Amino acid sequence: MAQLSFELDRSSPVPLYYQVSRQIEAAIERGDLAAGARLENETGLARRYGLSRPTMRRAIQELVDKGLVVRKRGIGTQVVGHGQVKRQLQLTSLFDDLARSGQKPTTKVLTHEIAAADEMVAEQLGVDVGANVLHIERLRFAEGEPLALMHNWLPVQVASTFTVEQLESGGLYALFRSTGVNTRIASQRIGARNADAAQARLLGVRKGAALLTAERATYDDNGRAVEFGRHLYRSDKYSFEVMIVER
Amino acid sequence: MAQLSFELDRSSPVPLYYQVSRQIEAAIERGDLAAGARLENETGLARRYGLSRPTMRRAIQELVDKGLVVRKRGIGTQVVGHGQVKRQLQLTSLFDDLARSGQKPTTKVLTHEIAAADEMVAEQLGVDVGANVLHIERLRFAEGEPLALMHNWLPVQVASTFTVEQLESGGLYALFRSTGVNTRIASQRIGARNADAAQARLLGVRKGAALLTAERATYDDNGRAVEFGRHLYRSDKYSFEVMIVER
DNA sequence: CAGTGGTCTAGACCACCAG
DNA sequence: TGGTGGTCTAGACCACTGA
Repeated sequence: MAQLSFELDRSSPVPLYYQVSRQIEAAIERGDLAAGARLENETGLARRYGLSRPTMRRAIQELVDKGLVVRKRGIGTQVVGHGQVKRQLQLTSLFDDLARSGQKPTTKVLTHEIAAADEMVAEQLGVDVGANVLHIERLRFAEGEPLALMHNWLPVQVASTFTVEQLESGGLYALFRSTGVNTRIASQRIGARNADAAQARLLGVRKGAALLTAERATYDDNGRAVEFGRHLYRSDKYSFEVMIVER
Repeated sequence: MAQLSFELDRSSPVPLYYQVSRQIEAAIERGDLAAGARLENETGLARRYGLSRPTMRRAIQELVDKGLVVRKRGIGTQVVGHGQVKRQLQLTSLFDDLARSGQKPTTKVLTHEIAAADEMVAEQLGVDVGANVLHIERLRFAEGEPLALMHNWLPVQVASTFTVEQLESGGLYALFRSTGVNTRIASQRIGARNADAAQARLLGVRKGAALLTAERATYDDNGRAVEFGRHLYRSDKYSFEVMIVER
């Protein structure tokens, strides 16, 4: 346990449980806490950090939710033995993901129009059939190579000010943030299909190539749907990672 | 708020926060709490249920984690307006999923052998290269139609007693449970590929058809890897659903 | 300003597990 | 039997929101 730092900044706005959680997480990633290692018990850790047990518990719960440790009553807390560390899927756009991994994303807007919501879009966005929605179609490149063909429909109240220039200079989620829309929840269905001729041409693959598909609805902190999308990804350049932690 | 039942069984082993959470969830699913509706504040709900605020908070947090409600400081808690209710991905086998939706799954074991772990399997399972692992290959049917072709590698300590008969009569996760292995965490990578001739023949699709692929590692409550799998799914019959809730 | 959720404390009792 | 995590209580103070 000597590897943990036990340094807390009580004047910081960063919650104590989060500070502790990050310190233990760092120890695991450094290998100071090896796979299978047992953590000290909750009361002991709380005492060392000068925290109450509920706060310490919450710190450890963060690690449980991330799949880094497992807890068992009567036993203790152990570090999970991941072969390769995998990051949890997060609520960021493909653009942000690519930029963070240094892949220089660019975007070309193919369609940008106000359209009437059909039945599916209306249900997904929670608007009336025929209501005005912004329909956009974008082609996303990474390092100059086409990667994804993305269709989105957005309520005009949310997206009326979105311009082609804004959509080509960054990701949709960043645009949401800059206009005061706080995305909170996304629900996706992931599947596969063969590329038709038009899709193949745009994505630079042969006709019939296997594409990864995603249908996604996103909701903001008011619980309103702010975006519905149907996307196609080149399967040779993209895949989804999902971590499931039993409740 | 009159729609909630406020009935708790304090003698039940079911946690109070869980009882409350389920009652509110039921009210949302019945439509008694409509999309966009505001819940009563935490202290008020706690008083009505005769609970402390931390317990009430935990009940609501369950709903937040499920993507059913959103909370905002200074505002309150609101019901999310989902177009169609989507279930969180759970740690169950494909077999269980099919059985629960009444699709009469069956399994044919194509391969069942002890093999030496190659580098990839060894890393994923946390065993030495060349160590003995059980390698199985299964074809899964739903309603008599082929649906998935599944390759799995399992440490012999975990799976040495697994028979072909057991593997054909149920899912892998149920087999784990019955042998005292408690699965807790699964990490998956989901992609797509074109079916080759052999895969196409087994799955009953044409060569080149788009297949959904999944690579999955599963860990038990000791944090040990108990299974690594590479699976192929017919994309016309299967897709993954993922819900992401911002932390 | 009053009201909301976010964080934190200092206890308590319990179920479960290993020795 | 002693130690572990799981649950629950009754407070407290704070940051943020809207009117």
